[in-house]
Amino acid sequence: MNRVVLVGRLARDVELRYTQSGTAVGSFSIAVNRRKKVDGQPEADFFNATIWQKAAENFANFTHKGARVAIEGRLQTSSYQNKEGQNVFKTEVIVESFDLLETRAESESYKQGQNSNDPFSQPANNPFSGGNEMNITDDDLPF
Amino acid sequence: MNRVVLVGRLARDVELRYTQSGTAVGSFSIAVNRRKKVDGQPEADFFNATIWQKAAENFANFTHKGARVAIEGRLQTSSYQNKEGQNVFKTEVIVESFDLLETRAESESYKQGQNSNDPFSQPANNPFSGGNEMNITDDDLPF
Amino acid sequence: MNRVVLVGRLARDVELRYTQSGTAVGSFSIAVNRRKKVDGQPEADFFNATIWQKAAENFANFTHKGARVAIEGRLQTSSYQNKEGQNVFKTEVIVESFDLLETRAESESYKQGQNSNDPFSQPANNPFSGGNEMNITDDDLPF
Amino acid sequence: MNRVVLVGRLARDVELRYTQSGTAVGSFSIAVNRRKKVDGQPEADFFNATIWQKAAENFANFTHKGARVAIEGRLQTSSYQNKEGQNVFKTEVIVESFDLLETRAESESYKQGQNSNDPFSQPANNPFSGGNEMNITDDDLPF
DNA sequence: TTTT
DNA sequence: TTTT
Repeated sequence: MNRVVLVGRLARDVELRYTQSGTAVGSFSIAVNRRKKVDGQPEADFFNATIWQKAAENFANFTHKGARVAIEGRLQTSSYQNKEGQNVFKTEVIVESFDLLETRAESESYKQGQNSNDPFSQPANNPFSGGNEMNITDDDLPF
Repeated sequence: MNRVVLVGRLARDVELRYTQSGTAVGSFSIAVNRRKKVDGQPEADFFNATIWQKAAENFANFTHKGARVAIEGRLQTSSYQNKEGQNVFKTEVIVESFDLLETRAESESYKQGQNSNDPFSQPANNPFSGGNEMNITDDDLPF
Repeated sequence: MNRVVLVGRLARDVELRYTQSGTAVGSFSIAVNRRKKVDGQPEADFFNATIWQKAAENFANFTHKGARVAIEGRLQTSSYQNKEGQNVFKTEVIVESFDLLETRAESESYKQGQNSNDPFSQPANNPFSGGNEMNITDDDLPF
Repeated sequence: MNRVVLVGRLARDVELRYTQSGTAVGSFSIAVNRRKKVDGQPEADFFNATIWQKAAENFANFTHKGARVAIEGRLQTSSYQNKEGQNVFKTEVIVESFDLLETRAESESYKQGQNSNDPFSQPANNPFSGGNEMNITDDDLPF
């Protein structure tokens, strides 16, 4: 049993790449605010996450830096060699389903900010907004 | 181990009551959208939830029907006799922490709708907005 | 977002049935102990759960009343008419993955108790023991 | 919202230390088996976890390398400088409640192995066994 | 290396 | 209607 649920905001846009065999992989970082301290300024934890396949493309398309999302999946550790040849361990979330938590109004105002010289831009027709989940069938994931 | 996380919208305003000993109890219903069917209209599950103590008062104050929230807690079953004298079982979520997922803009526009004949109404100074969690210490809960 | 994780013991054996179209459906009840009260006797909550397809058959085969399991899935509500014609609401867990938490020793001693007049009975070769998860691809579930 | 649930086995004994102000801190590593590959050998992810206060002492006392446990809590990141002066990021689980999943038989046989030359050793009277949860009130945690 |  |  290995389950994680996070609700937060994207610390940057999703980075979408493709494996040699053509599988989509999205990488992103999510900022999750800690419980507010009475005295203190808001603090956040930042977590790395990976999303695969069609879901990766959907997530990348309907999301942006700063957008609020809920993600669900499992924790995974891996190690790699850094440039100094040392073993570095990393922990990340493998996303299995997500929820976009932006209202249409928010997304549109974001798009206008991004794209303000195009008065004809239309809001994306986002099938995942409104709290509907997008699910990943991960039996055919490459790991 | 008994853990539940739900993200959805309040199906109605929180009902706030007090026990004989003065403990606050909030009752509410949360609508959680199911994963969207390709062909179908959005469908939701509705769950009953209970929140206790100071958190109940905060939750009731900074929330309203339709507001998007994330809640976390544990499942609990109980049974009672209905008017026909039959045993009825119910399952509910005992909320241990929550996250308000409304932007300030949304809350304000909601308040204006509610209260449109008061041009001087001020937006509530909501310490739980922005994704900061409110936590309940449940060692002293009455159950 | 709709996620539940429970660790407990089966309150009874899994009831395995098949839909008209041949899909396996398992129904069971899981007892989850509440946090121990300093003064009190152990108390439990009992939850109904449903598991589908091949996973239902595996779960039914490698599990028994009293066996400790971890289950993970989502909450679902539905309503039906009882014999008196009243609407009854029920909440259950739709299981998406599980973990068997019995050691081999426990399962074997259970089987011996069940089957004590068969000196040749062999322990089942259980691919899900040892904390390995069985996952359900639920895109093709009938709901 | 930041929630993690893991079920696995302790990769080593809990390391119990005390802060300058006398607060107990337990550090441990938990091995969580991945979903079994049809063809493959069992593989696990290893996660670092921290537990605080009285719960840390209880956890350390009633647990041992190899013991099966369920833990629940939140993810936390931090960074520190390594000897080479580089920033290293780490992710760990801050445990908020746990469940011991060893049967009494297992714990006793473990103790006998550890302590086989003491014929008078008694099984620990473990208030957390049997799936009863130990909870941490974390409002007074030092972070 | 970070979000509102 | 319930498990150890």
